[in-house]
Amino acid sequence: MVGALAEKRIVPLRARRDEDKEARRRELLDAARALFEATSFAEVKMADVAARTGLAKGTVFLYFPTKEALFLALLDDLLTAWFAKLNGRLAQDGTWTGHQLARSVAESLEGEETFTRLLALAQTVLEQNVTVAQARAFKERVLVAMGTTSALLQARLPFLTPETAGQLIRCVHALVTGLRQMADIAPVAREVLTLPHMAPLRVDFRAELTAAITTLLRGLEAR
Amino acid sequence: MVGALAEKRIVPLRARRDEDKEARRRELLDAARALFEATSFAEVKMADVAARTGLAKGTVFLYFPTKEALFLALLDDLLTAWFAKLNGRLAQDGTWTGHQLARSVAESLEGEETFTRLLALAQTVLEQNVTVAQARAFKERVLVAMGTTSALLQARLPFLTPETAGQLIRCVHALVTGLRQMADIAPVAREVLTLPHMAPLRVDFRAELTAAITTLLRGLEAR
DNA sequence: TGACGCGATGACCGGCGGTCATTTAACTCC
DNA sequence: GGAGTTAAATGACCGCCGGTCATCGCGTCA
Repeated sequence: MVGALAEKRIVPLRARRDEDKEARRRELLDAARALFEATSFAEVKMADVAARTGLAKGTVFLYFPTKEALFLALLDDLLTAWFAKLNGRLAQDGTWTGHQLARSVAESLEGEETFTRLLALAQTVLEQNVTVAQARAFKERVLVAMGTTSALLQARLPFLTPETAGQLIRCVHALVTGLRQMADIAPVAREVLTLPHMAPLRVDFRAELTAAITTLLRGLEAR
Repeated sequence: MVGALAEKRIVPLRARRDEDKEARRRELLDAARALFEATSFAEVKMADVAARTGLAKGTVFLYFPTKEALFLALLDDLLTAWFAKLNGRLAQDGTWTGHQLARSVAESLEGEETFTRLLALAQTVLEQNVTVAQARAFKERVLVAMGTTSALLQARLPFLTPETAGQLIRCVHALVTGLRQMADIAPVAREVLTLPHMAPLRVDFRAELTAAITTLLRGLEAR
């Protein structure tokens, strides 16, 4: 049994070097991600994460003290990656229209469903059973990324002030969280929403987000 | 033991009449609400809900098939009450400015923290472990209330069309959900956010919501 | 007052997050 | 290359909690 798995194994069975530990950590995060993408936070079992990497359940807890810590770490990675993508888009020269910006933000979230789903869980679930240190490290990273984004936004849209840029970012965060929850629904709810007369409750994440940000920016500009 | 509790008991020990059953159901919802207000969904144990009403744990499950069903029923009540309040406010004559409306919505949510906290859990948690029938009943009620609100909004703000009114409502829903999660944080996160430099991440629910809706409406009007 | 229906009970179950004594892979030193 | 050392991995085990159900006994009515 060890033999069969050992062949597929990239990381040595015992990760002793820091480099191998880091690789093992990544394996676990990848497994958690894949399982989460197929189901939901509640449905992902720590034992499944372990099984997917060919490790024992106890081993997962050597790398992450709690289930929430594992997923918060995953969110941390995804958030960093997404901010990098967004800030890359915003780093171009010139000024934009509000609608251009809204589309750019919405497009940058394309294919980031995992990220937005986890983001929606951040405050309600993930920050519940986690050390202060980890929660702080996460928020610290958010803060830095937000600062960069705020500066870039002000460069792209001249009518933004530091205050309105901050308001805009928080607002977009709230919209992403809220709209993701409305759009990404449980199987039970999906069945209900399929009914024709339920149309007003159905939400197209991307379209709705673009429209909302566009409207918000028009409102800020018209002030 | 039965004696001591029996004195306080309003509903007879055995609820045989429909009226008594309904009263017992209310007792359970009230208990769940009180416990949720003091802690969080995860921290409320079904055994606690039972204990608070002086009943056995098994009894709770005679009234609600799952924990999620109990809380979705609670949300159902709170949502109905809040829509009634909002629609009452909107039922006045005359046209309003966008900011007046925004303030009115935000004010109607004053003291409704329990409602908004539960609303934020609706799609992620509450609709997970619930029968299709209950999920449908809930959404059906949302639909009706939303229809009324949409009509009233269009009467108050002439620049709204049926489409933009619908968009606005969904957007406000997303904002309420998202902002509530950002503002109503876990103890761990609260400790982190107390740090001075974390100020940009702190959210004042009411202020932020009012500002966002005002801006949105200005954007819709300027179109 | 006896009997019966049904609401209440709480011991019990299964599953999951999390722990820890033990095992053993991997590295070191001679 | 073999003996010794370190610490990563293991998996049986624990406690807790949502949920079940055989049993009990209250309230009702003949």
